[in-house]
Amino acid sequence: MTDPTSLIRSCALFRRLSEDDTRRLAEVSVGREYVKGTRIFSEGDPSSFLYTIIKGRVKIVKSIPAGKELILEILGAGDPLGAVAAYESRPYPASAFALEDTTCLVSRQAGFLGLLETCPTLVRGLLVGFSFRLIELTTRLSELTGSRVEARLAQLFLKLADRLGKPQGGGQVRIPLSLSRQDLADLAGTTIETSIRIMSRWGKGGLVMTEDDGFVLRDRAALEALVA
Amino acid sequence: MTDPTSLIRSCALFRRLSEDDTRRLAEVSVGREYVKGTRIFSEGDPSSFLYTIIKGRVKIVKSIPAGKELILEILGAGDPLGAVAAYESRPYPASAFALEDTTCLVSRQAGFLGLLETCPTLVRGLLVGFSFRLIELTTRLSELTGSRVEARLAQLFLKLADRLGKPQGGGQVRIPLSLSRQDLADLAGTTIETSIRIMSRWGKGGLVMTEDDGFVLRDRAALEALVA
DNA sequence: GGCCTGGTATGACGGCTGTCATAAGGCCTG
DNA sequence: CAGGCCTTATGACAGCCGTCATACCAGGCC
Repeated sequence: MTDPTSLIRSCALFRRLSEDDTRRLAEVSVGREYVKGTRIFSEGDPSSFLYTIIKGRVKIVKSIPAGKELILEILGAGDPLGAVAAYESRPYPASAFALEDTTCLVSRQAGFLGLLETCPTLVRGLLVGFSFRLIELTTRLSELTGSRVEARLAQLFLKLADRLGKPQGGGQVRIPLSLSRQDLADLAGTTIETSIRIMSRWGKGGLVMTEDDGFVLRDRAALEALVA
Repeated sequence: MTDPTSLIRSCALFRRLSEDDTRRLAEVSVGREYVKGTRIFSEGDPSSFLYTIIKGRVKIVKSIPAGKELILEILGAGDPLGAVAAYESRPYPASAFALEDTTCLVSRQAGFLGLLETCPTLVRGLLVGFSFRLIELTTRLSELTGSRVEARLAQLFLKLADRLGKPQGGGQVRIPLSLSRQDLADLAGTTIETSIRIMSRWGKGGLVMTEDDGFVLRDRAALEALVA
């Protein structure tokens, strides 16, 4: 199942490629699998490849002063990764790690660039992806500044619930994504101690329960009240 | 001097357009001037126009909970503005205000979109601009989280010095950009009181002096030490 | 001059949160 | 089972910084 052609056909970004372009993309691409926790690329590496997530989830991490890390985004199937490689030959601005076992389509930068010249559909897809990413980062910037940590964490869980939550009955929502306390801290821009403290308090208060393979929101209204 | 055609020719993004495309762009564009302090567009407005800064400086502002504001970026001549309008019909994710008297080329979204179809040069310029903006936002995210306010402000001044500072002799650098204490607070993601306090301390310590039309960095090394 | 407005400056205070330290539990290895 | 390592948990404490209050100064207006 790491055959490039079938991976390409399964991906929304490339679905509208012509028969011919699909073949050419397959020629400059390989499928690759990453086990949970593996690094896909590192901040500062030359951007030689463009990745497209086929299956799994990936966190985009940027290191900040004092040895700390900040998770910029969590991406899933269909999202392009390291798209800066598509047009600019700059180093990756952040690192990427597999949060789960993940499959990516890995395309050589040079080949992909050539494909863009002849394929407006692909260019349009990239532009739309970029706009979307810009808007995402913009809102994330505003979420991460100013307010209290507890508000940021609450906002984070509400966003996760919207994006990949599954209703459970009784107003509960399951978030099938396993994140460590450290991951939560890196997402909210705080320390692991603070994230542990808040999650511990929420667990006792019945707001959010931590399970082996994700979280359960038991009191969405309480979280929404905390965001304010 | 608000004649579209001459404005277009003076802009790097459009310089390589063909004679024909220049004419077509001029047809869907007008030049427009904004006096210092004016709003150019507002967060949430439908993105009907794409702006290109010809002269002056613009701050991109996003409002965050509790009535506060965060300055995402400060853009200058040549930078595209509201580029989300180019491809997506989403509302602007942030507002734009003229920091100085500013001239923009204002292009209708529909017309610009049509131009993109036939003009790969323009598309390439947009993609490069998007990548650059993404990287910018990415580093800004990491700068704004975690560290102390004083470190963020120091980092901000160093970046401004790199981008538009003019050496003055004696190791001093002039930053010819007038920003209020409130602007500084919005840039650093803090309150006006804190930014006033720090600037006041820096002024007495001889690190950064505030002048009518900008700032003077008198001790760059001290600022660099603060960033850590 | 008197008054108002907007930007700048400074002090007091309280609380969130980062830092340091300690501990308990799970898992793997020897 | 002992020991090491990682994650989660909890307490103590200091300090940065947000909030509130007050004051000063310049400019515009009547």
